[in-house]
Amino acid sequence: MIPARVSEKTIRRLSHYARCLRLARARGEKIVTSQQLADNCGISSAAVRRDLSTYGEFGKQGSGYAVSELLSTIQEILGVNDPPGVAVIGAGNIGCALVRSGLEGTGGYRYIGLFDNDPGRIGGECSGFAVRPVSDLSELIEKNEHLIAVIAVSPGEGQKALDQVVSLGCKAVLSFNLEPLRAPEGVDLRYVEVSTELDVLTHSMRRKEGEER
Amino acid sequence: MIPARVSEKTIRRLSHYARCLRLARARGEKIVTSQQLADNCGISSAAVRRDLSTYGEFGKQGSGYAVSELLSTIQEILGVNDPPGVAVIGAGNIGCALVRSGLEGTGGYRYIGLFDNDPGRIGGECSGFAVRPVSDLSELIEKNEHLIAVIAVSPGEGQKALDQVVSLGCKAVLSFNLEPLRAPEGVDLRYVEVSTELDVLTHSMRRKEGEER
DNA sequence: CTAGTATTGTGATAAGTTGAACTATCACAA
DNA sequence: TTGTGATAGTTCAACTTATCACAATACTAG
Repeated sequence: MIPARVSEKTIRRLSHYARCLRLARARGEKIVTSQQLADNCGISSAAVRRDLSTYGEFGKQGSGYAVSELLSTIQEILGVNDPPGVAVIGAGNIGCALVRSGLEGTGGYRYIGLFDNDPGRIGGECSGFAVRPVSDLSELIEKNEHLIAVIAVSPGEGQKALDQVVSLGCKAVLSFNLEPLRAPEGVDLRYVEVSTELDVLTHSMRRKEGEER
Repeated sequence: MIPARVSEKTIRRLSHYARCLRLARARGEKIVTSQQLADNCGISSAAVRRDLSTYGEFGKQGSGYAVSELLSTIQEILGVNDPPGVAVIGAGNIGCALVRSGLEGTGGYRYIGLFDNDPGRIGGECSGFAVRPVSDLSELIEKNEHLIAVIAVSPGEGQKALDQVVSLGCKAVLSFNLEPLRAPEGVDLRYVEVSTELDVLTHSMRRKEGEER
């Protein structure tokens, strides 16, 4: 039932479907079609069906997919029915804003702590989270073996923060820092790249300008 | 010299190369090889060479690429030598944090304003930017014909904000909001999806756990 | 019960991406 | 000047991903 390997793109789309399904459930909808999911995600209905049929046959021909059933199936596939905790490293602008914004609508993730190495920040507080030294993460990693570290530290400090959380046993990292980081084998590292998104948007705009002539 | 169409993946990689080149330049390096760029970006050196050779021949065989020359070429390709201004819609946690963090290291982007529709927030201030009503964007769009709107408004308000900036003439939008948005043809819409990144990381962790057995 | 309609799941196909190997060119030193 | 090592640029095949079209199936109305 679970195929050997699925591309990251497919996983991302499953995450999008899950998000749409949560919204549909909140609106009280019981059934959703591949076409509706496709419209919401900006892709074709065939792509949606292909993604879902990779894992089994969840739909009913003629009507569609049962919202809550499909949602829990997708969450099962993603492994997010019991989501890992999220620790924020860096109690600066972005780190605090993330903690304050919370993780509602993400499907169960929750912040489990806010950490920093700056003595001037440790002991502070943000949205109910005390700012603790990064070394305190070790306790949390012992308790919640699996957690995700979100790195949002000062420019240039990213590698140091990454090395530290890795040495404490963290295996999954999401970096908001701009600099390219190096993680050892076995550690999953992803980036939120505002800079690159801006570049892609700019490139697209410039191309359109050129075409107009 | 400029090929008809280049995939978004290639553009993203060019953006990464540009970032690495800025760092190399800051370190005083004059020459960089495809292998070095590849190591920094986590891809193969052949991929780097193919990406660059798509647009011309910039390297010197036997030595490598001239850092500053390659950087300005890539910036030219991306169209970011004179980058568009960036307007932030939503003076909440994320919006203010973005403005406070600034855009250093991104290669010249700059924030040109902070906007909100909540009367309780308008008139406030954040890191030197007055919080202005979103309708004020129209002046800025007249002056800077091209700008990028970053949407970071309250959950559920994303579509309204998008519709408004589009009606004011904005053609490029980066949304931090979770909900799927609809943009008319001709408007470029991208997302920063923390939720999806967390899902991808979680899925990857769960798969590794499974493999261990 | 039957005909018609809507929707899924999938085989076939097209398009795109990546990887590896090869060739051409350059720098440097003897 | 010439030989050697290093690195860019190119080509082709394998692999991956996306798209299309259609058969199979279920629902619905009369």
